[in-house]
Amino acid sequence: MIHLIDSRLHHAVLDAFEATFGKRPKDQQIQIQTTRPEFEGDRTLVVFPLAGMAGAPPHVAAEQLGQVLQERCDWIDGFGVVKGFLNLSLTDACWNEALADALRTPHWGAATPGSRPKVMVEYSSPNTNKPLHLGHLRNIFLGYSVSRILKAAGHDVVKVQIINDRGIHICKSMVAWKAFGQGETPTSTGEKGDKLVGRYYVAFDKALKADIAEGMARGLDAKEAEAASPIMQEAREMLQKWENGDEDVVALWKTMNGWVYDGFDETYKAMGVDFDKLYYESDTYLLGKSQVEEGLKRGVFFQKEDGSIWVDLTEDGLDEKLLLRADGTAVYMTQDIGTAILRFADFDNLDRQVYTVGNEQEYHFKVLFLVLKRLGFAQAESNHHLSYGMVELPEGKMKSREGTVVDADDLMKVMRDTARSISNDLGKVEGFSEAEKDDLAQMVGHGALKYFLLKVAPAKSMMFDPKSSIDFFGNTAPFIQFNVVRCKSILRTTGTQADALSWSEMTALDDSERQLATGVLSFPAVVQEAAEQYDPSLVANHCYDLIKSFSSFYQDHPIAKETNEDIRSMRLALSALVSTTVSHGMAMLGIDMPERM
RNA sequence: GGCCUUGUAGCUCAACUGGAUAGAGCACCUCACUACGGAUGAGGAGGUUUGGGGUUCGAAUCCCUACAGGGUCACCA
Repeated sequence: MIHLIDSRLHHAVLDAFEATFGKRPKDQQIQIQTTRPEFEGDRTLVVFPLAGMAGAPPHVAAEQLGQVLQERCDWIDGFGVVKGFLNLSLTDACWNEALADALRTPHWGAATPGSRPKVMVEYSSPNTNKPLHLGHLRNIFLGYSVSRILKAAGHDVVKVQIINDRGIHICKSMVAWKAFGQGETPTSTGEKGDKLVGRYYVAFDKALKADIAEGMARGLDAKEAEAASPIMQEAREMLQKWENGDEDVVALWKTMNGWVYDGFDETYKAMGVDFDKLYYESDTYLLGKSQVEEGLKRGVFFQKEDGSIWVDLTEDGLDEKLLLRADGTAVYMTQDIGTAILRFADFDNLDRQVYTVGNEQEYHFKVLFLVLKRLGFAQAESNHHLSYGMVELPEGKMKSREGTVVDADDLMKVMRDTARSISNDLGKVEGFSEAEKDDLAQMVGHGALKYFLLKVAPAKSMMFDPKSSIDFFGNTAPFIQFNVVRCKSILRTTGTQADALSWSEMTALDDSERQLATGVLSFPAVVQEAAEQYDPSLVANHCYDLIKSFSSFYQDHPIAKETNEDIRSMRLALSALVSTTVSHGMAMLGIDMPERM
């Protein structure tokens, strides 16, 4: 779908068909696509779906339609028929008009803000017992990017995160810190808070393993040995104290979580992402409990003899699912019910919530949405689980206990350092201040990383080979950035004001110029599609295709040096459009474009 | 075992949701070259789209089936 032209063409085809064959096709039957380069023409109408209604073989109907369209539309100056494909050539005036319109449009690619309903996007959902890793990076970049795409598509967007700050796993690092920490703090060690706490989580695991080994040596099986482990018992006791509001435990919990939040903030800042509002499970699980009990009273849920509360989803093809334990304590689902309801209460007119969570939780979200619906939240129908595949390493899944995690901070640093040394080697940063070099290394290095993670369709699991995955050449952010910089450089040196450019309507566009125009003009439709599919990879790949065309165009088309004034203006306009289109697209991926590199 | 999901060039990914001769990048081999910024461009080679059936004007895409990976079916989160 290219802006202005295709909608115009769509209607022209409907009218021409009706005039020729006496019937009006449905919108669905009109398929317009870009003409393949090996054929003459710009836009192609696929006539096969219309042949039946026309009562003629596809190539005959195509021929007739072509004739009529050419007669009726002064902006179509030729056509060709290949089998059931009608290839239409558009006039230069038609292209120039569409380009001029795009040039006048502010925020090219974005729909009117607020023209679509308000949506909430959740991403990140970290635990407060360990640092962020590569999997979180995919999650966070994906959620952040989707929120920007939704915004560009005209939605109001609220970005939130849920923080998993309670439960036995949190107590583990607290117990270990008390046992082995000797009062260490991030200030005393100079360590990032999340890293410090994570270290004690690992220490707990190590101590637990030792206890289990010792227990098994006494003849217990693995489960019994874990139950008998002294350090495990401590953790359980601490959880009980926490739930009972024990002052010391709560104080320690606040302190250690505070360290982690400081660490996370640093990482989020480096990533270039932010949130509008934070939710904590410690704040929402009680609401979840009361909602479940309420649901039980209303007969939506049922209770077993032991007192546990369940929902029966067999009608929906699922199983019975536990919502509250017999002892009245909350499970994962309880919390999520509470969180969801709280959010609907916090933001009235919220059309839906989008949860960016790994695909291993698909079943969980199916259940959650059904439960919400039964509780009477109609919005839950349009809720969406933005599910994404695992990031796999060559040696398999990441496992924190086996030390095969790729740490988020470390990876970002490697990316910055690599970008920096490449810039240095190429002699690109002479005359840059240290601060400018840092900025550039961050834009390029982090850009490469974000692009790498976002160019793959979310549903797919992806391979990350630390040794060779991340590249700075080819289909990468640095390649895109480089070409945008080149583009900007031309506009800068010519002093071009894009909105002041004018050239003749009759200026002829050659094949590569039309290709650029097509890429620019189809961008708004790509953004809409990406929003509907929650898929940033569509935007990423579109930006790459467009900039690649530009790079090729640049090679053998003079722009600033062109002597024909009309052609020069048209090429400058195209360059400006490519530059802003790609910059907008990349911004939707959270990737910045430098001025020089 | 039930359900979900994936399988495309040596590797990492596309393919406008059923359209024309399945496209890119990396790696490999040619060629262009003091370029309006070479972090470049042009070309070559590389495919029975996991196998087998089916649906139709037309299938990587839809259906059936077999095979292979991943996930899930927790009073973990």
